[in-house]
Amino acid sequence: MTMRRTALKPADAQQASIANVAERAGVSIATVSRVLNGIANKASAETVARVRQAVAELDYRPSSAGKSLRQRQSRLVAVLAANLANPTMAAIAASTEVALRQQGLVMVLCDTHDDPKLQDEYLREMRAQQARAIVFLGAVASPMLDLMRGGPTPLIFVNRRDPGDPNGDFVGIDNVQAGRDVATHALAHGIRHPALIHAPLASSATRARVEAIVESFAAAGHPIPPSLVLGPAEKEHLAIGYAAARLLQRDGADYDALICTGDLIAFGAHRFIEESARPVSLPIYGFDDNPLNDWVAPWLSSVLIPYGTFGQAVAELIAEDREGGDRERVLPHKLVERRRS
Amino acid sequence: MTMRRTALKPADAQQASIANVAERAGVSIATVSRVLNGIANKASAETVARVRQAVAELDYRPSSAGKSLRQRQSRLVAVLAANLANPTMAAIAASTEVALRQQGLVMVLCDTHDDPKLQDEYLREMRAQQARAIVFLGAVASPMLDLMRGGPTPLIFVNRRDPGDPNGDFVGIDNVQAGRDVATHALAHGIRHPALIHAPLASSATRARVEAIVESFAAAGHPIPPSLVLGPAEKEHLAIGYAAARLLQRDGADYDALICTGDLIAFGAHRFIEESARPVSLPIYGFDDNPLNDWVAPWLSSVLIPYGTFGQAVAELIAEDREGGDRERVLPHKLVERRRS
DNA sequence: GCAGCAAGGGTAAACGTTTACCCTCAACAA
DNA sequence: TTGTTGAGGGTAAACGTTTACCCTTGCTGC
Repeated sequence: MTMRRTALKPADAQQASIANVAERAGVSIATVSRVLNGIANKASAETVARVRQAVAELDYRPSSAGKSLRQRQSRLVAVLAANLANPTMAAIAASTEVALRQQGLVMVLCDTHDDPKLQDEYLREMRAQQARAIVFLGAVASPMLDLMRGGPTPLIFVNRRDPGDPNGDFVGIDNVQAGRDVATHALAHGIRHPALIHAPLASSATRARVEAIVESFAAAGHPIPPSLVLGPAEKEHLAIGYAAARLLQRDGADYDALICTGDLIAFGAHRFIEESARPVSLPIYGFDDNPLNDWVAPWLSSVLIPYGTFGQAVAELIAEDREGGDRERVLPHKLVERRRS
Repeated sequence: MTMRRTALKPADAQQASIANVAERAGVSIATVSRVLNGIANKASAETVARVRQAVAELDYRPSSAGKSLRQRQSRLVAVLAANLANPTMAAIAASTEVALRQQGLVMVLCDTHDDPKLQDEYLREMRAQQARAIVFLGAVASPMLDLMRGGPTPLIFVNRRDPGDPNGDFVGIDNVQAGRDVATHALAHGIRHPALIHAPLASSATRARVEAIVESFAAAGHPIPPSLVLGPAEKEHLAIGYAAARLLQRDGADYDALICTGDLIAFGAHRFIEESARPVSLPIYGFDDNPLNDWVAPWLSSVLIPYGTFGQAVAELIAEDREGGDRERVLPHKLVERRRS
């Protein structure tokens, strides 16, 4: 426990710094930095070799703090999810993390609970962290968001578009087409008056799906009566589905299928039906197609959204030198049919 | 686009620095720092007020980079999860994030895929980030882990204990007691020869559960024959359950209940049974009791693990001045009975 | 009258990087 | 000979904090 720390000594259990590497390689700090950052024409092959060896021997890694301070930018990418308990968000987060890592970036995951206050709190924190980019998994309108839009930090919106600017960077599927696909499939299978259960229409994705479905049925000559379009004001998707199914039963509604704007909503509705005195068996449609569906919901036809590839798209948008704004990555979807039970 | 940047000017769209605050409040940088860090007896009430006002006006937040560099420690807490797609891990991560935030810490979530190489990669990265602590959601043995154990960074193991040191900091339930609870409940309900499906025994949690169940049945005079204890070498819990159920059918095994060491395993087994020609209805037990169970698995009795409170426990361990190692937080569990269908 | 102390606050070093700028040397052209 | 150029590499400033150390002032106790 003696007080030895002579500035350039190899450092006991400490993490090696660039100075240690420089000393060991017999060059200046600047040279080490240049070698590590691949600045050409600034070091002979021999010097490069010496530096690399010193780095390996000391198991050196540049300090993030030092780097961030100097370049006024960190390697952190914030992912602000509206609800981490939602398996969909978790899936996107997981794929994003992998893709970011390949670029040497680090994902910071936050749960905004769809709360503007909390979202702002995180945005402030991430500004203090000098985050490289901010990814929204279900953004909500908020003052800080307005303030940061147009700022230097790239803002990327996944699934749900920027509530304040429909042209912001976006990764997701073509929700209008997906809605049409579901309607087309249902119509082709003889469905004529489905009930439509949707999440809050604040989300651009939900809105697009609902509109496309309603319009498709109307265009086919089978308009969906407003009484069959439900969006109970519950907080969770599961509860929304459950409540809607109960409403339908209470009103003695007549419908020949259930179309839900999300799988979890479908789970909720299905649960109510199963619990009811005389469970009926009718086609149920959802969106997302969580991997768990094959195991727990073989009764659910769902639009498969390739969440596993979302991360790659997000990472690409971050890496690009975003020349002229307005970028979007529209990924392919596919309706997966399941109808046993 | 003129090149104005006179060191202390209010900074255009830039984030305000402590120097800006000091200038605005008419005090030195040191004073601002002391006020913000609550150092007593170093500023008059009036000065404190002026500083706070300047902070508010500039919407100032200390730069994480500057802080980290100076104090050789960041506010990042790494959470290394074995598998983010597992809803259980996601639930723990979500609660941890909330608890950490209350302490002004930031969670960094990583997915190690149960791979020692990847876990080491993350450990290295987090050392470079000077992480405040590292939380393992399912740790696996690895060289870097051995190296960091005993180092200055607190290592906290959740659910699964440190594979290299059973006395490391731990948050989880009493798995032995949980296993006994399941066995007791099953025995009390007339179950005499259950099949036991388990995940890889590398996990201390799984091992404890399996042993407790086997011993309990043996003690009750109804030993479980080895042929009814299965642990197929699949990668995913779902696949393990599915494969095990198939094995049982193939061998024409005789069992009156299914006990699985995880809910997802139960999902897999249940799926196989449902798909089979003549689905049988028999009690199924699991562990975890994911919130989704109420909605998608009303047939599953499961040990409810209070994942929502895990985060708080983790945060407490991090905050504590861990005087004398060997700390653990054993949280209460409860068997939730479901047996419709 | 003065030593001692506490309150209040400023100065400057240090943390680990990156990079603008400078220097030297050799090669080469005029 | 004298410039010019390019490679190779060192010096030092700057990024935003925290904190050890110093200084001044007013008060207390003797």
